Amino acid sequence: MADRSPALTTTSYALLGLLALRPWTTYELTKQVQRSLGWFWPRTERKLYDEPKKLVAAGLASAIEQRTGKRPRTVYAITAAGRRAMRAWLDEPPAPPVLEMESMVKVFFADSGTIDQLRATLDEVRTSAEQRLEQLERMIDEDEQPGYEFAGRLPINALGLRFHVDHERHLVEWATWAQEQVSAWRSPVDAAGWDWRAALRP
Amino acid sequence: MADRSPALTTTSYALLGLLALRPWTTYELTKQVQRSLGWFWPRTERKLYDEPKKLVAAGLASAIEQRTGKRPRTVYAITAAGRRAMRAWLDEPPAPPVLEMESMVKVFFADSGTIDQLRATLDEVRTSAEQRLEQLERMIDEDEQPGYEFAGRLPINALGLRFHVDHERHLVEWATWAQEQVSAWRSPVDAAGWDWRAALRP
DNA sequence: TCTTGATACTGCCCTTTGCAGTATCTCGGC
DNA sequence: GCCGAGATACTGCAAAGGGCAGTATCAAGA
Repeated sequence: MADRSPALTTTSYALLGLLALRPWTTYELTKQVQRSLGWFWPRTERKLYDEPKKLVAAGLASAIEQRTGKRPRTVYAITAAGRRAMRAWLDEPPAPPVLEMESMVKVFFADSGTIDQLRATLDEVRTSAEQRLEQLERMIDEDEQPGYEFAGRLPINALGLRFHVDHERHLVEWATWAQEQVSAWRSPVDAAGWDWRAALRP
Repeated sequence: MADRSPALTTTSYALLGLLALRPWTTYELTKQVQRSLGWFWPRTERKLYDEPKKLVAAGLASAIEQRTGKRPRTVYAITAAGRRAMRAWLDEPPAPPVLEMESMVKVFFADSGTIDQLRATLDEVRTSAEQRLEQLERMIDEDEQPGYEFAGRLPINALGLRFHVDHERHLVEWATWAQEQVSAWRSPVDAAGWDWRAALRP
């Protein structure tokens, strides 16, 4: 019978992991995903309304239909089978990390444009990373408030947060460094004697 | 008439950028993408056979059908309109970087499993990043060989390579650090008094 | 009472992935 | 000269995922 269920994806397990913390409505899930999971497993809101149905079909979650006045809502909760599935999934080898960075495509093909276009792209990398750093700082502040809902998970959270903070810092530092390097370039292909070897063997 | 062409995506421009360097067959494009572009704009081989057709339909590339004996092949080249489109695209604001990291999902939900599962996940993060670092080192060695095809692009390449090397190093360093932190934990939710605040405000 | 924003979804089209399948060509070993 | 392995050169199909628009209802404050 499990054969008839749609195949579970990483997204399924990501949501199952959230359900392991407590029951959620789909709307709450979308907000929570944006706050936490979205940093390393970004998915559109749209998808998050379909996924829990697959979990229910596979017997890993239960759905309870409620209503606020006339407006319906569905509350999902994990089942015992769901907890077992989650534990088993943690043993499977993870897929390698994937980085998708359109700004780097623009850096890589900077020789199709001007040096000013390259500088503008690097600027954007730096400022957008700075903005995300501020968001992360605010999240850390929230975690430190007394009464934080998942206090037991703070150590685990800290491991991930530390990674993401350093990741965004790396973007800022790289863009700043790259700006300095290209400051003397005459064009994207004329680095005016700049020692690219030194950049790669620091 | 351009209205009838399928909309161009970042993937379209990424391939157009490669065509701006020189003409390629689709097969060559797939190899080249794995080597360079794949680090920051990963796409499956399958897609790379469809995409150039859209470029031709939009008038940004030309296709020349050749054959090696009975086996056909298509060589794509950029057009003048293609170079203009590429230059214009460089001015458009880039999408924010996207990181997809299944291993971090497993770290984040480590409290659904055992401390040993968490340690195994962190090990995998470190060793897989080390392997990618070796790949990058080999690429740098190749770039340094005399007669490298795109010698004029070496400075630009170096900017991107530097980013990716540091990115993989960051993964190694983070995983190593995280291993040290969890070494004394009794379970994923019992950090045995570990100071998570210190990890976030270093 | 009215507006604004939060809650709670669904439909649709397109992009992208992953995998299987189908050929042909080249080169080296025997 | 024959054979097999690996490189070259694609296509078809189903399912995952993204982006956007559209449809309601509810809660709180002016």
